[in-house]
Amino acid sequence: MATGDIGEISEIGEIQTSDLHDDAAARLAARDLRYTSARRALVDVLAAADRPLTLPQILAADPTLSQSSAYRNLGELTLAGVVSRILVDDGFAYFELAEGLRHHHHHIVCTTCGRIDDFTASPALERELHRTLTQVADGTGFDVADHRLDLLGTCSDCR
Amino acid sequence: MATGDIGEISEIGEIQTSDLHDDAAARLAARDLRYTSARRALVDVLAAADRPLTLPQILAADPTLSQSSAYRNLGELTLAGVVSRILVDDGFAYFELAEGLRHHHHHIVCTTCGRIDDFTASPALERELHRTLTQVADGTGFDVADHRLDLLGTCSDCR
DNA sequence: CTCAGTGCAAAGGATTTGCATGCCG
DNA sequence: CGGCATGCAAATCCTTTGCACTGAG
Repeated sequence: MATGDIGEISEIGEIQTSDLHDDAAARLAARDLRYTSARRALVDVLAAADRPLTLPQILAADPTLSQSSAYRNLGELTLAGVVSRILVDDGFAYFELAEGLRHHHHHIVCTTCGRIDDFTASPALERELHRTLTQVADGTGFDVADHRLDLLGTCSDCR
Repeated sequence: MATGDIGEISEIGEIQTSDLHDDAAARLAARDLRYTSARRALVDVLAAADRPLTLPQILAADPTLSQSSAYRNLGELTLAGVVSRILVDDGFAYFELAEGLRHHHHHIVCTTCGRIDDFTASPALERELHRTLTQVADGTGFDVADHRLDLLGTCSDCR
């Protein structure tokens, strides 16, 4: 890693916008993909949002984007580890910046309107979670790479 | 609850097949829905499986079922709280018996082939999980009804 | 009889893909 | 120049829906 001290940044837990783009570019470059303006625009939209977005929401936030390219680029960004795709039961895929480009968090999903908010779990829970992860990984033959913890309920608007 | 001692059974953590069907029928009846042979067949297929199934898998397990009715019935069964729908990133919805008709468990998902296995979390984790649930519910204005904890990784076949 | 349930076929809709063009390296 | 990237339009494919028929109560 000759380009700089990226490792230190993750310890701070907050990522500057410039570093965000540097990091995104690096993850793409690792797969021989370019960090084009369209892809940068996607990252900007997701970085500005405080919650995961559907493709229509992304297009609304930046109308210069085209649907098929946005889908295609979100796919590339997902493979490159810049973006994560989240599914809820409303027919849409939701997109957010991937782990490492954003602080670690979980989701609270409104099962009525599909709205997704972020929340942070207590250190105690994360600790217990991690213990379980490794435990289960040992027992199942699965190579556990990640976990997701969602709370399902009804948001204040839908109550 | 005049029909019997269902409450005691859940403490054992194992549900007898007859009680499963009784319970399913009761949950449907509460919504003025019949427990028809097609719906019973769906429950049988899901009860026999040790993992969530896609609709094609369900139809393969019982070829007498028709696709549209199966989808429609799984929808009714989901609304009635007999079945749960799970989404992973492979384009298919997965179905399993709902909480209460099955022991409490979580999922470990293979992000390569979509395969889903069940696993049980430690009491310590569940306790911590529950503490977080109520905590977050207080802080967000969400009415938290449920949680889902998935581990994501690669199964032994795809490694 | 009545009305929920069934199954075929057709529609729906988010996402993907073919293909010709544009543009960065 | 060469190949990735773009965007339009058409195709895909899981899922839902319209509709006429069947069967349980």
